[in-house]
Amino acid sequence: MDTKKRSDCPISCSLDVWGDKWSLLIVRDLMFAKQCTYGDFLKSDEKIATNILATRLQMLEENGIVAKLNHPDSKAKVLYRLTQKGIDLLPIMIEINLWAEKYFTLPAERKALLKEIKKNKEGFLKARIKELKES
Amino acid sequence: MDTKKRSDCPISCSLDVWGDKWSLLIVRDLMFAKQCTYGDFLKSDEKIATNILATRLQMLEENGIVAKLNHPDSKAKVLYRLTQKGIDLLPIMIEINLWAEKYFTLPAERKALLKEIKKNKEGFLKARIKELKES
DNA sequence: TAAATTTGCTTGCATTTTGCAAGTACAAAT
DNA sequence: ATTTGTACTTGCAAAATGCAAGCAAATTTA
Repeated sequence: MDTKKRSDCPISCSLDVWGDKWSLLIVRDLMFAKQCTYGDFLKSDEKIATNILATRLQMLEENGIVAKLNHPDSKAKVLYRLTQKGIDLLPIMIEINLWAEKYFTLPAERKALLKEIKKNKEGFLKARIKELKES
Repeated sequence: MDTKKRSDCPISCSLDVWGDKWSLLIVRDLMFAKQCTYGDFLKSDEKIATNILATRLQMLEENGIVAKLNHPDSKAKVLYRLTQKGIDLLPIMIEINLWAEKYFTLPAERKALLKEIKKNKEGFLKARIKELKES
């Protein structure tokens, strides 16, 4: 897949992996839901096209950000989860949320969550990481 | 320009503005250099194409992230700088660097900077914001 | 147990974005 | 007066995106 590296800059290398319009939305879904099926991603508000979703999931898996797991209930279903590398994107995600809060009008529920985050950023982070790691 | 919003999610809204492969590299250049000419951006390692650069700068300006200033020495030159909204992307940029440090091999100089950042994140942030604000 | 449905994709094709090379307009230097 | 520098624009080929339809295996329903 997209394997060429534009430079050695950490920002550039990171963008080469997840710097498109969709990857971080997939990661976001997994940070909220902890685990998602293929269909769950398709249901998100942004309405990602199914071929794009398949490509992105493959890319994120190749890059060790998400992992595919067997669904306990059915062989027809697949579970996607964040790896440690994916979970480590949480601080970036939080900062994006905080930036967006300053410059966009957010849904009330998200505002509430951000209030909680700002109250105790480190605490929130640690708690969320723990939850995402639990099997 | 790209003015449609995919959803009300802060992550999605943010990506709609600067979530492409190039915008954050432009912002990065301005965070390091404080101000850049059009030519300065073209000189960066990643070798952005000139038409893409023009489009991105316009987009970033329309979205209030960068501002165009007159160059003190010449009418032929233009200076680009970060606005407050652009400067506020610094925490995101720092977190991306910290993530990348964990998962990529970085150039030695960048590693040194990151060491400094980790020693005192808040202090670094404040100092850098102050520098970027100075005229 | 056969048929219908769910699930996770793949395929084909039109539209959009990107990337490269060349060109242009205005300012400044020679 | 001519050449050079600076900031773009334009044209076109290649790649990525987006939409709709198709498909195979697993599961549910009749």
